[in-house]
Amino acid sequence: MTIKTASIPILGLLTVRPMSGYDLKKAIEISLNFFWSESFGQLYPQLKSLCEQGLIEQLQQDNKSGREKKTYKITAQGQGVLADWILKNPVVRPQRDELLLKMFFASEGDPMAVRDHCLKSRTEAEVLLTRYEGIDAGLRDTTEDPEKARYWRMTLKLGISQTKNYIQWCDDVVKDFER
Amino acid sequence: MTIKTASIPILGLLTVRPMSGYDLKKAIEISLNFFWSESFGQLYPQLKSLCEQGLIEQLQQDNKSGREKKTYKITAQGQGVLADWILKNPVVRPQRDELLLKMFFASEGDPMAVRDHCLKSRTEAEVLLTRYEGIDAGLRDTTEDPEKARYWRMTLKLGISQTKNYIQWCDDVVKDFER
DNA sequence: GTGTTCATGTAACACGTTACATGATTGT
DNA sequence: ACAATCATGTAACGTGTTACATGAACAC
Repeated sequence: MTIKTASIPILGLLTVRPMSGYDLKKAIEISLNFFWSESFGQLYPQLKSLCEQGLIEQLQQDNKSGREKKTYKITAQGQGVLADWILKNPVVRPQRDELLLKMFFASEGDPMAVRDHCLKSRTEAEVLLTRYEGIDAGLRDTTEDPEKARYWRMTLKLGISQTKNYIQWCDDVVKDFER
Repeated sequence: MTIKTASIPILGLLTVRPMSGYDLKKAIEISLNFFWSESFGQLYPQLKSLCEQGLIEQLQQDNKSGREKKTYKITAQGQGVLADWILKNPVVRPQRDELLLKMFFASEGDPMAVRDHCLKSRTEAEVLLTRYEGIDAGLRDTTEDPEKARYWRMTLKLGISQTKNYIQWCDDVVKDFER
């Protein structure tokens, strides 16, 4: 039984602190947003399966409140599996970008509509950029776990520069349309 | 029956010239490589389905050779569907990048292995960059279909700048590791 | 004569999302 | 009171890849 890539974010984030499925979803959305995503439909069955494999385990729940909440922590075995996975060559996954596809075939439809798609996407990119820069600023001053912060900032650096480059491209596209 | 996104590259590329399934696969690999990909397992059933819907049709085959080869062309109806699809808001698909995931969790394993993954990926990016620039140069001097070439070059422009940015980031990462 | 490219197609599998079902807690 | 958020989980669906099956033509 080989480890599924979808469970890596779970193992990885549980090295930061014990978390519930719901927490993990949030953490993935906030921290891995630039290059990863996962849905509840995958997360919860994964947690179950990782428990069965002994890679994570459920904490004694602090059920002072009747609210059901399962908190998991990573096991030593889980840490080993994560370290092994990092060694393996990364699988390159096909990228699929509908906006670019619309751009590529713009002449077969209404090019001005494609320009508008671009503008909308540019706005979303601006929001992301602001968020990434905020996270990066927060990480710059972190004293706890500077080793983790180091690598987090490396991925953020790519996110920031790619997003800036993308915004610049959108501007160029819009300018080009003004001819 | 709504149109599947997977069939858009087929419709789009058939506006350039009639092609077979095999030709289309090649064309997708060469021209849409930066932002799209499709496997035979999806391509052939799609061709069948598009024929049934009347969006493409099979040409009279020139069976001088006994070699079986089916060439398709886009219909007026197909062109309409393509134009309609371009108008719709693009669906943003989640990106998944294993290298970035390894980078993010590098401190939980062997960071030097991640550096090596980066270097390898950098080499592949260099190859792509050279290819993109070659295609762009070829398109610059194209006299036929300048309207198509215009949009093709726009997508290429993003591909080139994103790839350059990525290579720069790889270099920064490697430099950072030398500390 | 051997390997590569051309060429089409199917079936099984893996992956991932969406929608649904359920209900407590918190903020306004 | 009402909405939003917290919280877990399943089932159905859709999408996409891999492996397999088959064979001709061409280059060396």
